[in-house]
Amino acid sequence: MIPYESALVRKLSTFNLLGPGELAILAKLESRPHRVAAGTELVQEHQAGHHAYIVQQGWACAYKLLEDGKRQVVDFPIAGDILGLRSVLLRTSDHSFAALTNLVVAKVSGHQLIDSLMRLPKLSAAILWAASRDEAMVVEHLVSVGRRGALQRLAHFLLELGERLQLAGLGSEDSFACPLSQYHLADAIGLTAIHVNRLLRELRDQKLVTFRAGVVRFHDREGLRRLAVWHGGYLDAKLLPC
Amino acid sequence: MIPYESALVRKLSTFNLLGPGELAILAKLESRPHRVAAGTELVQEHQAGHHAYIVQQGWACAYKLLEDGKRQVVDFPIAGDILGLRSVLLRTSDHSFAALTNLVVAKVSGHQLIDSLMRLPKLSAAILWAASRDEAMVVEHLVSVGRRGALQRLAHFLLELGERLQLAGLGSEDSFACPLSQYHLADAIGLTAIHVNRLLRELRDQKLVTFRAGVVRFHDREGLRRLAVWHGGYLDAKLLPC
DNA sequence: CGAATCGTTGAGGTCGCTCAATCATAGTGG
DNA sequence: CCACTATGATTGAGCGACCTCAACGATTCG
Repeated sequence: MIPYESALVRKLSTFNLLGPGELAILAKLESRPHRVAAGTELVQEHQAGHHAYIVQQGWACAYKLLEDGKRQVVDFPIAGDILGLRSVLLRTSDHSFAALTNLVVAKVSGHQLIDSLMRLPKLSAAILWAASRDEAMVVEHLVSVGRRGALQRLAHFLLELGERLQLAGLGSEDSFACPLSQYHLADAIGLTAIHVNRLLRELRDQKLVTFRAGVVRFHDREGLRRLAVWHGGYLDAKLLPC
Repeated sequence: MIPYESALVRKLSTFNLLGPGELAILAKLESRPHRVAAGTELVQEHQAGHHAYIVQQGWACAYKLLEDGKRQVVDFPIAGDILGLRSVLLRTSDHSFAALTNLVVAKVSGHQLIDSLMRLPKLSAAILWAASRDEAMVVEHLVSVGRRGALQRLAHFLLELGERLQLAGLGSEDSFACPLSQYHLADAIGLTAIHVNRLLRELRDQKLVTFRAGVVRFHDREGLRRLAVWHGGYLDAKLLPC
């Protein structure tokens, strides 16, 4: 069996905060991978959050359901992301998590996690950095949904996704594999799947991106950036040197 | 001079994580209050984030401006909130902060803050908890803007604000002082000020809330909760006991 | 082959926006 | 004290972006 190259470690290594102690703990936390079938719910809203999950492979979906059946997707966690960190810190989960594809995750108990953080302040800082990055993404989504037009919003979303995947080593300069349906996209950017369909067609007609058969392909990333008025930088921000 | 009763300490004291060491550091961080005049910009977007600010008195506004002049408000920080924590952790600020009213803040350098966190893991945990609570609020806003109708959205926003202020000791069961204009409300919930005006009238006509002369008054908080389909709990969530 | 899921397209409706006034209040300088 | 200005609240009329409802086609899977 090939030893797992931790995507989380890779992500957190962006800055040299991880010493041997931190690496050892992370390795221990990630040592027992679980397989989760696509479609499984990992955490339900309002459930007591006794566990977090480190994603090692596959795509997940963090979302909130409303009483009338509407859904808002908050994030699509991928390899290297931590699911349910907030559920552990606050006592109950404020939203649900499902496996979007087949998933490999490491299950971490809340106590174990908090324990590790208390013991290793540098790990704490690294995790706080990761959480801040996540929050920056949520803020960006809020701006999108609140103040950007539909087409711009979709363009922005696809760019962000591409950027994230590329940083995680899961996408190239001009394309990436994407298991999302148009319903997923719609629930992420606050639109109807039907409308998303028309917008994707528009982007295709403008020869900017295509999304077909599970592959997003950028044909004119620069033009797409112009359309989305893209200001990257919130994804690969470094930690303040200390 | 009356010694300042720290709102931040009050907030973080919800759980018994703060020992004498943590309290001493916090007192030191907050020992030099600055006055900031209403309207002043504290941090500009894309500015290098070398400082954070602990709000001791007054209201601030965290927002993001778009190229076409649109604005999305992310949060209205009040006493006990930390401004620009993310700007310090990531290296640059992903949005701007302005003083909405006259403000009293403690200015904390990034290094000083990170230093304190490294030295006191329990403080780290407490701050991480506070950051998680903030993120939960942003997520709730995202859900609102993405998937709730305008009236429900406004109702939800007013309820949340009331709850927050009450927890901070700045509001009563049935009213609170609120320096926000209808433009602020609009930019917070992703609507037009004009439309917000009509919605406020609607809420007034339904005898649920009034917002007049800087005071929000709940006339039927229960009814308002029903309208907003309010599920509180993300504001006063406790930390997982450890 | 039937069932389920997802994508695609059309027609019509509506929620919230845009544009354009009017009014109230407070502050400012002459 | 009175223009004069600036900010915020309020209301009306018309419009358009996005939604709803309703099909139908394509693909996958048991």
